[in-house]
Amino acid sequence: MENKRINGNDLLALGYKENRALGIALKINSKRHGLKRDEMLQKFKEVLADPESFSEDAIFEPLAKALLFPEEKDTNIIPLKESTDAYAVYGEEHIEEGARKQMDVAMRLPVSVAGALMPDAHQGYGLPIGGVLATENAIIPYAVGVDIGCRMALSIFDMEDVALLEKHDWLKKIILQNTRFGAGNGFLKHERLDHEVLENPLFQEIPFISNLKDKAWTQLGSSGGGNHFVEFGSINFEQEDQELGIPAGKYLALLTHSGSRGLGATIAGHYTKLAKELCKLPYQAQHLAYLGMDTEAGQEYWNAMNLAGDYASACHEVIHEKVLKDLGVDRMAKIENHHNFAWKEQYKGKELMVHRKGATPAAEGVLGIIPGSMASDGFLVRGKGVESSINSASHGAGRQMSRTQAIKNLKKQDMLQMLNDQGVTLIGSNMDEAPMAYKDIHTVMAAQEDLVDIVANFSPKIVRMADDGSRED
DNA sequence: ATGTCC
Repeated sequence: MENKRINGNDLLALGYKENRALGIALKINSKRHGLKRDEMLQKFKEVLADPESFSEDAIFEPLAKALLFPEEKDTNIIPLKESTDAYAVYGEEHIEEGARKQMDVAMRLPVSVAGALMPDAHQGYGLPIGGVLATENAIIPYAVGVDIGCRMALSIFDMEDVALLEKHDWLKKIILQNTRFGAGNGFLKHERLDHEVLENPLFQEIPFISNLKDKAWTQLGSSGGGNHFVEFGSINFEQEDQELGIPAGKYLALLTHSGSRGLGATIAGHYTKLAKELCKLPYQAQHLAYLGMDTEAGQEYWNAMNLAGDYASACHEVIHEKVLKDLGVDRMAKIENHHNFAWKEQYKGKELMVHRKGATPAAEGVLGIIPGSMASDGFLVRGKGVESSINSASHGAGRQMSRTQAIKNLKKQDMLQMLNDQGVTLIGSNMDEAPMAYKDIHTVMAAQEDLVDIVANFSPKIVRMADDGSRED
């Protein structure tokens, strides 16, 4: 506890207010400056009590100035709208207040036209996870998110699901051999595969992206960490789906969830920083800095975001092709959909930029995959195209416990029991991804029955996630 | 989410 990072609450406890000075204090704190936690807290206390004596301090001068001249307005700051139109909230009774407040702020951006909150919404950075925001002629890097183009991909094989029992060990081995997990991890040089996404001209045109090409190659087909997974499971079609050409039955399927790895994360960081320099917003909205679509920076982000999306797609493709080859059976269908992205879409007759941060596109007839947890069903769905949701649905069950809460409160024995009850083999993972840390997927699906039709149920049976042991520092 | 902020 001694080394716990100083956060906003610590500063509020010292008497700081939710304003510009708080933001500056946190920024100073993040650089540490060789001060221990207690020393830093003491300094913050002293600056607050007597900002004047710090007005020429090498470290605390900006904080002292913000405290001395709180009302001094940067004339470049773009004001928020006083009021906005209402926005639709699905499953409101299960959504924390923090997510609502973030969405309220996002709606007040001068470029915002419409918004919606999905039933798995929870507090994020900038726009909440599960937030949908439609803007005019502007794109917001942090409304896309850090893991640009993160997605779900589902392959349905021409093999009965009984294989999950009868060929369990073989399937487990196929996952182990063809997937790589963990932050920073990828494939060894001799294991790397080529892919046309690496030929994208942005790898030549933009220097910082060019520097990422080798890592992108190494990480192609890897899954990363957090809530990402690769799993075999049983998909159950209660009735034939004519569009997919799949008869009623239970089949072996592969479901993957991952994103654009280091490439996307670095692109997100680069353009968020640029947006914050070019677009100064009031304190509570600063993470929602936007880039005009008619500006060079906006166009560059749009292109880089699309590259990250294509790369994320290529990562899934590599995994699915390897598994398909090892299985040696036919694939009946492959479905893929992404979240953490921005799309140019028509809304009420106008072209808008629709940001879906942890939300699934659900225009009429569009297929999507909404996973539950490692021990509960996920769903193959077909969108209904509801305008008030901005053609969207949730991207999963959503957390009901933060990672820290889950690690602190949940018992491993309970998780193992749950996995055992459901007949799930788990490779890797950690308590922060325990099924109990997530909302009940059935409640979430009920809250969005107006938004999507369920096509089939997917039950995970052999699940691989990142092993948390790889990052102990 | 990501191998730890220019």
